[in-house]
This record gives sequence, C-alpha cells and structure tokens, in this order.
Amino acid sequence: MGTTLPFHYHHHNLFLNTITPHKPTSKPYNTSITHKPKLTSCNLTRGLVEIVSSGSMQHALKLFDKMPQSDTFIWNVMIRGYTDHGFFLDAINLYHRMRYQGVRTDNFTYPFVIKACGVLLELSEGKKIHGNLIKLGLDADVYICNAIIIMYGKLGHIGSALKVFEEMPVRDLVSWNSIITAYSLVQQYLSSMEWFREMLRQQIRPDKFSLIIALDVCSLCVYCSGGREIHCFALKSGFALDIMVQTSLVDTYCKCGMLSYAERVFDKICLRNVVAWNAMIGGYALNGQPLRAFSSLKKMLKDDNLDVDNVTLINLLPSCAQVGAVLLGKSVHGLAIRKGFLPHPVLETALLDMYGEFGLLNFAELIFNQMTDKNLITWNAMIALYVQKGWNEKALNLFEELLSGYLKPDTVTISSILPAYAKLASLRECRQIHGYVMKLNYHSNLFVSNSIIYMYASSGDLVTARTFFDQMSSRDIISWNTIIMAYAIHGMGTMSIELFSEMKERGFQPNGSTFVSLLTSCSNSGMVNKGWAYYNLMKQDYGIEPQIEHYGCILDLIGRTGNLDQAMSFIEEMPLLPTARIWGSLLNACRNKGNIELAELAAERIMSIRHDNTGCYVLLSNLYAEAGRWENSEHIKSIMKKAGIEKTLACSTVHTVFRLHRFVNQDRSHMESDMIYNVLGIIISRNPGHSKCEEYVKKFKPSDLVRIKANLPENHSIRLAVCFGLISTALGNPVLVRKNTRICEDCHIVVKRISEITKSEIIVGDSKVFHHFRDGHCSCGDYW
DNA sequence: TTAGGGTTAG
Repeated sequence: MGTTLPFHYHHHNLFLNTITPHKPTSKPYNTSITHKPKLTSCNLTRGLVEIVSSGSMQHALKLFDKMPQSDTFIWNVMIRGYTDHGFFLDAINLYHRMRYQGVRTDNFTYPFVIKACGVLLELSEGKKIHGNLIKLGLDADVYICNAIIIMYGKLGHIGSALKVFEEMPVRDLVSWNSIITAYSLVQQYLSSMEWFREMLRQQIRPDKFSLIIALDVCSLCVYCSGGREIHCFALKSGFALDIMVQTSLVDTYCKCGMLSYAERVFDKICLRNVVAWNAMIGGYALNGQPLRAFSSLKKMLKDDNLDVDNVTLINLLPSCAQVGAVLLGKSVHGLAIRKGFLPHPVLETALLDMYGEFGLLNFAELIFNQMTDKNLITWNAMIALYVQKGWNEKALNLFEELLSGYLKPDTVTISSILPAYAKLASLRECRQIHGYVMKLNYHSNLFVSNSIIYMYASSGDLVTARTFFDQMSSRDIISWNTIIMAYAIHGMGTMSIELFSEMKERGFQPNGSTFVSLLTSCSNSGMVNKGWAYYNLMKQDYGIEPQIEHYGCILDLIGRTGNLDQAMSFIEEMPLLPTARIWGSLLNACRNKGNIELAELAAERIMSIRHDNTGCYVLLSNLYAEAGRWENSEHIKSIMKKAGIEKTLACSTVHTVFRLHRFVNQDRSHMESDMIYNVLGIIISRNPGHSKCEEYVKKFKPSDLVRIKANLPENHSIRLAVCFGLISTALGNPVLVRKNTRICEDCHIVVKRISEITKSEIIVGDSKVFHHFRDGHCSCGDYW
C-alpha cells in the first residue's frame, strides 16, 4: 500500500490524531509508507482534495497557499471545502480573493459560492454574483441556475427564483425540485404543491427527492390528503420501498396527526435505521403518545441494536415533558453529556423547553445562560417560557436584550412577547411595539396581529383594539374569538354578540373558543338568559361538547344570580371533574352572597387540588373578616404564613407620558401625595352616607377596629391611583388604572361615585375584568 | 480528480 501524500502532511495529521483522539479525521491517511512520494503538482492536488474532504480546512489552506494559484481547479476545491463544512463566509471570501487575484472562475466555482450566499442570507452578495454570471455568460448553466433558485428561495425572493426557472433554456429534474423547494422556503406551500403537480402534468418523472420535498410541504401545511396522494404515487412508482421516502412518509403522517398510517408505513420498512426510528419517536410525542415513544426507544436499542444519536434525544425530550418525568428527562440530559452531544444548539433548546415544561425555570435559565451559540429559536423558546409562566418582566428584559444584539426578532418572537406587553406595559409602550411590528412588516402575520388585538384590549385600549381588528386585511377564527373576548373583558356583552353575528355572516364557523369568549361576555355583562341561550345553541346547533372552560362560564353566570344551590347542583351534575377554576367561581359567588359555609367547602376543594391558592386564601380570610370572625381570619393568615404563601401586595398603577406610577394601600410616597389625598378627601366628603368605617364602627367592637384599621378601604391603592389619574390625565381622555388584584366592593362604589362627580370616564382593569365607570355606573353591573 | 435539489431536530 502506498500513498501519494507529501510526508509533512502525513506527519502533521498523525500528530493531530494523538492530541484529539475523539475527533479522528473522517478519512485517515494510510501510514504504511514504503516509498518517499514525489512532490508533483498532481500529488499535491490529490492531497488537497483529500484534506478538504476530511474537513480540516486550516491544513488545506496551508497546503493551498504553497501551491501554484493560477489553477481554477484548486480554488474550486477550496471553496467547495468551505461550503461543505459550514464555513460559508470563508467560501465567499475565498471567491473574492480568487477574483481579486485574477484567477478565472468557471461553472464549477459558482454553485458553492451561491449556496454560501443563500445560507448566510447574503442578498446583496448573491445579487452581485448573479450579475457577474450574466456577464460571464454562465447564467444558462443548469447547475448554476438550480443553485440560484434555491438561493433566492432562502432569501425570500421567490419572484427572482421563478424568473430564473422560467428563463432557463434547459431544465432538468433538479430544476423542478429546486423550484418546488423554493416555494416551500418562502412558505407558499400551495404554490409549491402546484409546481409539483405541474411537473407531473408535463410528464416529468419525479425522483425520490421530489417526493421527499413534496411530503415535507404536506407536513408544513398539514395537508393530509396531499400526503396520502404522494403515498399512492410512491406505491405505484416503486419509491415506497426507499427508506428515505418511507421515513418522510412516517414523518408527514405523524405531523398530520395520522399516527396509525405512520405506524403502518414504519412497520413495512425492511431495514430500519436511526433516522426512521427518530421520525417515529418524534411522531409519538407530537401525537401525545409519550409512552409509545419510550417503548419505541427500547425496541430501537434492543431489537434493532441501534444506538441513539442527538436527534433521538431531541425527539425524546418532549415525551419526558409530557409525562412530567423529571428524573427521566434529567437522565436523558446526562446521556447527552456522556455521549458528547453537547454543546448542540438544537439539543440545548429542546432541553430548555423540557425544563420549562417541568416548571424548573432555573434549569432552563441555566441552559440558556450557558449556551454559546444561541440562535433566534433559542431566544424565542426562553421568551415564550417566561411569558407562559407569567414572568413577564423577565420576558420583557430578555426581549430588550435580544433587540440590542444582532439577531432580528421574527413573527414567533413578536407574538410570544406581545402578551407580556399586554400585562405590563403602558399604552405608550404598546404603541411603540406596534410601530416596530409595522416597520418589520409583521402585521400581516395572523399570529402577530391577533396578539396585537389582545394586547390593546388587555392594556385597556379597546378602541385601538377594535380599529386594528377592523383594518386587518385578513382574519381567522382566532381574530374573531379575540375581539369577542376583548369586549368580554371590558364588560360589553352586546358588542360581543354583535360581532358574533357578523362573524357568522362572513362565513366563519364558531368553535369551542368562540363560545368561551361569548359566554364570558354574557357572564361579565350580566346577560344571564343570553348566556344560557348560547350555551344551548353551542350544544344543539353546533354540536360542540362543552369543555371545563364552558362550565366555568356558566357557573359564573349562575353565581351572578346568587342562586348558590343551583350553582352547587350544576357542579355536581357536570360530566367533568371540577377544577380549581370551577371551585373558584363558586367561591366568588359565595363571597358576593356572604355564604361562609359554602365558601369554606369551595376553598377546601381548591386547596386539595393544590393549585396556586393565594387568591383563595385571601378571599376566605377577607370573608371571615367581613363577618367579624377574626379567629378564622387570623387562622387562614397563619396557614399562609406557615406554607410560605405571600399575599400578593395589592397595588394600582397609572401611566403618564413619562413614567409608571405605582400605589400601594395607604401610600404616602408619591411626590404629589398631598394633592392626591386632598382630592380624595374632597370626593369622600361629597360622598356622604357611604363609609365602610362608619359601618364598621356600628358593626364591631372597638378592639376589632384596631385589627381592621390597617386595611381600611378608605386609603386603598385604587383610590389613590384614580385620584392621581384625574390629576394627570388630559381632559377628555379616560383615566386608566390597572390593579393586580380584584377591586373591593367599597372601592367599586367610590369609583362609581367619582365618575359621577367628575363626569370623567374611569377605566379600572383589575385582575379579572375591566370596569368602565361612567356617570355613576359600572360596565360590570356590580358583579365581578 | 470538483457541481445543483434531498429523510429525522428546537
């Protein structure tokens, strides 16, 4: 055995192999040299090709620099090497050096450079190269054109891609596959499938890659029947025996929710490889069958004697999350480390997601912070996690951090972060992010635009929410559900109902969520009969089986009537297991009726479900206090203390142009405190006949008064915020106050009165609904 | 002695 490699390269590589035993080059050189090779140019070139294909580009470059550089071929080899091994920028740079040094480029040079431009999203570079090609007369080369079509697809310029395709003097099968891929890349899946069909119409026989691309398109747009059509075609044309096609079929069926079809294809695969298994394991998670994913893994290891790769683990993690198997998840994490799969951005993001699902936020944060090559998907995962878990402030900070970096947020980022804006930001900030969305041209994306409706509605600006909705160029069912819900949380039931009819007129079929919006609206606006009517309509006319959310709404509706017996029997007759939300609804009804016994029962149930019970404890404790049962009230407080449950510090906020103003109960810290208390004093003095203090003096012994004085409604944060809002809000604009807990009955009465005296519209968003106070009335109809 | 499209992944 001999080698034609120059000796010093040999030596170099052996040395490398000794220091990095875990990363052998893919093609180790033969060491049994029997003769000293001649350093001919041909030998050098062969050596270069071999080193390049092994991926050690630094070594290749050293050799390259020593070689005569007039030869186009070796430049092409180098550029290919860079592109093949992911050094796209180096590929483009070397191409520039090649042109600078006056080396002739040829038809072999360009496909690699073009690919590099596509991957790096280098639009201007790509266009320049395209221009050069035309000058060089290479723009008719099939290989080059095919590469350009893909590049324009990646860059989102489908028009340019199509133009190249249409102007090609000769097209081959790859050209067709490329245009289908390009349409898929710009997410125009229907056009993509149209081109696939056009290909068949023109009697061009697809190859297995055509089928794989088309199947991928079907997965992406969940086009189930398309997947089946291609399956039929594959069976007729013999491609159904190809493992890559089979794997694609498994994947497509899984992504279209047709698990049994996927299993049938999978079982027919003769020699299953790890990729096929991965598709199946991932598919089980996707279809909510985590246990089957685990048993698949077992079979893969045992029956087929295959080993896991990083994709196996990536696909396995969602199953761990679904069954809440923390230990199992951690052991998969450990396995990933032992196998040397980490760091790996996709695997790390999958781990982050899983820990997030477990609620182990600190683990997720740890992974995020340790990651060296975070991409946009990683950032999106972390932001979405924060928002889902209600850590809105952290989400907003992280989003700010993302904006200050080089990554550009996409529509996923924006639709994830908007709910955090809805919860925390001022209207001004909401308008800012809205402007940013318009600038990025993301507002036509339905996920984004639906989130914008929600954002405006839940930050108190129903008018803008509606205007935005009206101006949307296209809407889906979620847009309608969102706007109906917007009016629901603002207690404007008639508007919700109006929109519901309009939605039907425009041909949208209501779904379960539509009725959640509608029923919430009826309940929040006190339209009890209408609520029941829609509940029946939903079941009878639309065949929608009520879910727990619907039962919750109906229970709120019953609660409003004060008929606690009916509420209780409704719960008992429900075919679903009552959740904390259900008992919470009953508890709320009990609070309004002052029925302590039933409230205790409801509270007990809530606590047994071990939901986040803070609100429930507070409510019960207040209920006891109002009834003068101090011992019970204190007892609840001590339970909370023992359990380490902190009562949410009630606060109310008002935004001015300059900043956020936050008020707590009895707050004296505000700069304008004196003025605020003066205004409050004037209003209270003009509101005789209502003071909880007087009531309490009549009701309780002096010793009790000391206990309750600390939290008298007299100086509740909401009143301070409303008064400050009256001072700081421009005349004619509504005063907008937000509160992190529910508004108390006493404050509700006072704010109604304030709206009457001042002739101002006052909007108070509490933790459940928006109260619109005007002329002494509230949109909630005094039930919330 | 070099090309283009391509199975499983967040």
